[in-house]
Amino acid sequence: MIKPATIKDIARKLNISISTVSRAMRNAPDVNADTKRAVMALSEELNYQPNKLALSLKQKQTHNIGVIVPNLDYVLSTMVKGIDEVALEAGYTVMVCQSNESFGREIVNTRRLLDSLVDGFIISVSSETKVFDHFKKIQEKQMPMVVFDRVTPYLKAPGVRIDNEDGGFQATEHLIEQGYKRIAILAGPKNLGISNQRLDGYLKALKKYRIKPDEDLIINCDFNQQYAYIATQELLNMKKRPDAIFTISDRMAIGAMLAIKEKGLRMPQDIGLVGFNNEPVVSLVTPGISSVDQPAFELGKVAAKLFIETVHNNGDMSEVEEILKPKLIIRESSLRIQPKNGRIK
Amino acid sequence: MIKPATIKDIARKLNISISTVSRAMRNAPDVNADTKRAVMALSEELNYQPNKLALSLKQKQTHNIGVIVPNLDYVLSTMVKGIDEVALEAGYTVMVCQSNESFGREIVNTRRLLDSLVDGFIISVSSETKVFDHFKKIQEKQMPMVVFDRVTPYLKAPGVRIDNEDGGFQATEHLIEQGYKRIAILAGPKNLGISNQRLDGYLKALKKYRIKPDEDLIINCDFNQQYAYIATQELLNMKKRPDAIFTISDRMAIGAMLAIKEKGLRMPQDIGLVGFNNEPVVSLVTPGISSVDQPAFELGKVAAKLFIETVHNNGDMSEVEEILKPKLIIRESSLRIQPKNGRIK
DNA sequence: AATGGTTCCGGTAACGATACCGGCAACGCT
DNA sequence: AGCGTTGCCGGTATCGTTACCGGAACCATT
Repeated sequence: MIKPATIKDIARKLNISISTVSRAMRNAPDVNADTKRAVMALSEELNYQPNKLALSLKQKQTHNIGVIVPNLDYVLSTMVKGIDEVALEAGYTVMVCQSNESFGREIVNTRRLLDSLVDGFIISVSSETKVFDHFKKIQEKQMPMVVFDRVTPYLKAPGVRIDNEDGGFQATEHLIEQGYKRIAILAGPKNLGISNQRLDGYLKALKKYRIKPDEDLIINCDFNQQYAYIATQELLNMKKRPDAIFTISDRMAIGAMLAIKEKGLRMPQDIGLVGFNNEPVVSLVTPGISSVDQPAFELGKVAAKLFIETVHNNGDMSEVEEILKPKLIIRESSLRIQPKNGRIK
Repeated sequence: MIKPATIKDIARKLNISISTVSRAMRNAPDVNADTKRAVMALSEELNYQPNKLALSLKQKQTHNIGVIVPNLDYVLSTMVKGIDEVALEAGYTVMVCQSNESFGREIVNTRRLLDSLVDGFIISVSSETKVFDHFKKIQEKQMPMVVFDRVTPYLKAPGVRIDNEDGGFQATEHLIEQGYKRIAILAGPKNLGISNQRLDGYLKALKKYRIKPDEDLIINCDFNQQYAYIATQELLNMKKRPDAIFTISDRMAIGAMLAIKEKGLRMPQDIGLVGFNNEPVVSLVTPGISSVDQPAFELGKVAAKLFIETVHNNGDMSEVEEILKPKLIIRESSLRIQPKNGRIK
């Protein structure tokens, strides 16, 4: 590795002191214009780049943000794109680490970044995580920390998420309006806020229409296609099988769809299906799957903005929680009453 | 931000010198066992974490790898996972930057990381990139650099990619064997190696079966669904329309599929379709789309291994190019001759 | 001629860590 | 007694940068 030019080299060549070069570089007022020009010219020639490490060490900030995500699926990578957008603008570089939904990995990643590599964190917790000590360490160091998407009450930090309850409500109400009577829900892991909130929305909708919730129709299963597939098979083998399923992610909706097709049932006639996330795939399968769309890119941007506010304000922002609105997108999988005179929006 | 404990604090409290603490910390041989224990105990108590910045500054390496990717779609994020796996094992932390297929963004990201944030790069170039000066800067600094997936001859660096030509060949030969006569190809942007290589494979297969390539059936279009959709519409409106399409990515295959369905054509009877990447989505649509699978995770791992070799060997590895084999996965979209007595594997 | 205000610049400490050199005991050996 | 060896430790320079203090040179004012 070739040695890059430093401020010292410039000083030596111009026969001036290091401090003067440093000042000239930062365009400080108390430097002679000629000197400034000479410094600039030479630094250009030597292709001088200030050493970020030395800078960070000196002023105790790195201008890096650590972003910890459980994976990089469609939704999260869109959110990360949003974070990136705003962060770059504000002069931050983001370091993305995926924990692969693994608790251990999450800890390792956090610890690594914590070692003076970043100024703070933007976090979406892994589905496996039930203990938050590694994140609390961040707070002990009084580093800025923002949570997004998967927000948890166990972490007192500013956050941004979508209105999951509303999303769950929209999905469920829509199914009810379509005349479905026995609506099952594939909720995610119990320890995840987004699971419970979407479940709450489901329950709220049932309540509004005076439908008594049936315990057997509420399934907590892992956040993936395979589990959803199996869970759906079990649902469909029940004596009184459900006539609609709401899954709290599209991955799970796909799993459910496969089980439904295998069973020879038709959507939406025999059974209705609504997913969550509105990933591109749901519009490509047949029938298209209704899904609750969330403003992922926007959410990422808000997360980064919150982070930057936290840095600047430095006041306690832990009470701040921004909530964005999701919106149900209706497709064939759940539409059995053709809309007339605008009853279905 | 609370001030973390440093080596100095420990030295002061124990009334010994900084150097001794430093040695004790690194478990050097010439430190008294008692002293060592005392240091360890106190560092535990103070929750001492060595400052990575200071370390990096001193020994001129960061143990970070900059990973530059055009996006984080299914394939690339799988590859990144592979990189992560190996890098973590070897004590490196990866910094992922997505360029969003934008040339300018790629430059900004590279420059940022270049400022002493990383020890080297693992790169997949953006589809927009036609000039490689920003990457050459990396080489001028004699930093390790590995290219992966999207390898380009303009960059003399060790790399790993799949055998794109073979992939293109497999796809095309399969279509020919299925009796398709006019096979079109949606190739990607002309400046991208993977486009041309897959195109070469296509041409090679045609040649093997003595089919004269038709210029009108070779379309260079951008790497996305929308362009592929439009290009396919045009193809299908030709007087002598093709009876099969090979797209060099699944995104494009989806675009093509939409155009085909809209036109009312049936797959595989009226028209055959083969994509590339074997993303999960292709098995979910109806009909399932045949696609060339690539070992993405493995490829990421190899990229990281190459990087680490480059660091250690320090010899010129620019001639090294690992090539992994892709494998066509056949689905309904291209299968109109039912396999019998094993003719189709 | 002494004073004061600018303008410009240099020296030095500091950030947190390591590497190198050298020094002081204690010990064993001739 | 004198010597070298060994075990253990401290001092200091260094990485590249900035912050702070102080000082020289110059001009203008009283």
